[in-house]
Amino acid sequence: MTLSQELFERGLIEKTTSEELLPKLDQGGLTFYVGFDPTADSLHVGQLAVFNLMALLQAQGHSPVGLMGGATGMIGDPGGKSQERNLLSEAQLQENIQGIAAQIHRFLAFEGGPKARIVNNYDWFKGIGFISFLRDIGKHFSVNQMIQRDSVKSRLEREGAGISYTEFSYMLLQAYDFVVLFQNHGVTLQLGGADQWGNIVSGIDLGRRLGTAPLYGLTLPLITKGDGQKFGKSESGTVWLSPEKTSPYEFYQFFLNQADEDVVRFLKVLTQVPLAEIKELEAQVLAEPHKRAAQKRLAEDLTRRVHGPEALAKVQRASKMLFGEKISDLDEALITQIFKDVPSVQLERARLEAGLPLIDALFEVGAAKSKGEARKLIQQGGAYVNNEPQKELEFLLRPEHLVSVRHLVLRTGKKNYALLEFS
RNA sequence: GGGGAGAUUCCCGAGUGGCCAAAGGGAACAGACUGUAAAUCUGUCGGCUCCGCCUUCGAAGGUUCGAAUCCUUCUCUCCCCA
Repeated sequence: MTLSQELFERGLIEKTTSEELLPKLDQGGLTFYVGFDPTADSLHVGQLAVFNLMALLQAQGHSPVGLMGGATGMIGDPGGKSQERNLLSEAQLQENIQGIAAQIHRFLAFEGGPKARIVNNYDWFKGIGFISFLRDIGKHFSVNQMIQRDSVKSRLEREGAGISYTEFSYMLLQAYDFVVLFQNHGVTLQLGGADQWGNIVSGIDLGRRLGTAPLYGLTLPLITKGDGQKFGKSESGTVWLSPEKTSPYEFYQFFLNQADEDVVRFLKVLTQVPLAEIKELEAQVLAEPHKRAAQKRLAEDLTRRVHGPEALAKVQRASKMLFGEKISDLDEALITQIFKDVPSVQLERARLEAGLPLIDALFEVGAAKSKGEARKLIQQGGAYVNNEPQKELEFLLRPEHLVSVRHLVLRTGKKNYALLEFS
């Protein structure tokens, strides 16, 4: 199977700007780029598909360029936003760029062969004067066409929102990026999400007017979930790649809990698990869904890739412990690892010795929003001490309930853990 | 500028003097079932020192034994006409 066939098979190609691109993809040797907007100091799982595509292309002998939008990040892409964006400070942008660049390093090879590079468009925009930009670049854009763009149109039609001249200019900047990257690095292909089509085409047009070699674009489909909800959000919000923002444990659980109807598609788009193996997993989902072999494969693969094999081993151990039986006899090191990401609270040891009401403990650790709620949880059988249900309203926690020298594990519901630490 | 409608507990939305912490639905949270899923069913869903008390119905005052409900002023939203 050729690379382009595989990419279609995996659902990584929504459309390309030209058929000519496909044989070039199969051949290798292109230099391509993807732009990243530094709106946060981390990327999120929604962007994993692009990474995967970049890695697949690199494996085929293409050279990836990750473009950090140091300049464009100061402006903001009008697409997809209903409102004018808040401008970020320069220091914040710097920090975000560094965070994102570090994450890209986990997915691509920066040494040997067709090595990956990271560039920042601030480097070329900072030296350009307004006049020369208008004369050399702005000249090639028709406002008539620009206002036809959906991203602009929707903002113009929306009452009260409007669009600033600044954001309106965004597409010129992105188009210019493509041309500069061609001139400086020989980039001839731009990848992006389905929403980037317009911006990519702008770059290609500009290239043609300025006499570059033919440029190409390829967009990825939007990742959707079977139930129509947006992919990439969990109850606790966006699932990030950075372990500081989303713990490896949550990250792993997020993928483990994907619906049967989505999991096969996600395996294809987000991982490099061979298609033959995915086919087998698909059969298993149908035959024995309760084993969730496909979800496990997905969660393992991505956790290993994003957080590393050690982190994977830890979260797997943690998952076993958290969804297992009664918790007892843990050593300090293990308990802090497993419960690192769980809310915890430090309490006086004397309170435990005196007998600490379970109601107070649930409230203080934040497992219940009020004591009344804690009371109801216990009455309904939704409160657990060391994974054992505790229905006695007046229950007092005592030193004998400790599972380690100074910890005690509370749980509400199926999987909301909280750790009490006594000093 | 003129006329009309409205602002209720996370959201939608009933309630027009006591039976109102306020119907119903949604969301959320627990329990059962299960596959750490979906669907379904059950329960909870302002706070507390919880058979009682306290704080809520846009804001501030007032009438009343008693107000989300009546009166006054204010703030905001929506609709129609010019």
